[in-house]
Amino acid sequence: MRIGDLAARTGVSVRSLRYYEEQGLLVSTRSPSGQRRYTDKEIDRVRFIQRLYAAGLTSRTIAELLPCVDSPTAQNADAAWEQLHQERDRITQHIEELARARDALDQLIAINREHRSRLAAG
Amino acid sequence: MRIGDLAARTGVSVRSLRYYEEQGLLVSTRSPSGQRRYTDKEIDRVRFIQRLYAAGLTSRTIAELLPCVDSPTAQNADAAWEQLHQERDRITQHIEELARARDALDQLIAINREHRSRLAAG
DNA sequence: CTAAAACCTGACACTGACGTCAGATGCAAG
DNA sequence: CTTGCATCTGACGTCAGTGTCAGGTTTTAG
Repeated sequence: MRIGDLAARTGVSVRSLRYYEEQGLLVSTRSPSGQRRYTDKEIDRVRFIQRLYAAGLTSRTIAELLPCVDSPTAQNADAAWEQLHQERDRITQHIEELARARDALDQLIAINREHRSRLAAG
Repeated sequence: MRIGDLAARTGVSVRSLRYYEEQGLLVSTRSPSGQRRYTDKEIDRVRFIQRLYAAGLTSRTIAELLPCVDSPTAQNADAAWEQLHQERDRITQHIEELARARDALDQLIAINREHRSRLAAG
């Protein structure tokens, strides 16, 4: 599977895939001429990376977490434990923050509705 | 109230306050020498702006929404209506995305726990 | 065989909300 | 008066992920 195929099947740009590799998030074997080759496994890998990006994790953080997933040792498992819980807490906090912001927006919507009905009547 | 005071009372940097003004989100009267003066009203204003930023709204979007809040007319109320609902939907979608990402992280945490207990026992 | 399309590396551009610095001015205290 | 802090404008730096271009090689289709 070439990089364009992987891009097509994941919806991620070719540029991003090369960037992921540069950041140590994604590995590829190379053809004799140097072109990247991927297996189907990498599809899930990319989607997984996208998930973590969506969670607001930075590529650096993801890179720190992945060794624990790929080849767990006592050392990296312990190191990852802290970070995993830290990120989980951050996401939870972010969700709550967004919920509050949505409430604020709902108030604006209510005000707006009032304005609109009043202005439509007036 | 000078800009440093407003910064202290809102927890927002002086730089940011000037930036908000530059973007049309915040207004100030000026002393004869040109220094910005604020009233207590601006404290709430800044906090409100921060809320919308936390919701992921861009300064441009906030600037489009504010006229409807400040001096509602039929025109800007109608224009804001669409945008308000659009942003609300976006936030909801974002929250769901974060929740999914957190689930992914929870799976990682579960895997990590297994590794740790296995490695501790082995 | 040849043209087109895909790939390579390397580098610069962009976005957005700021940080930060420079050089000048304002203002309160000793 | 002067010392020193706050403020002003203007400009450039930052981060992170990605777009995009240049210039060259490889693969594929006709």
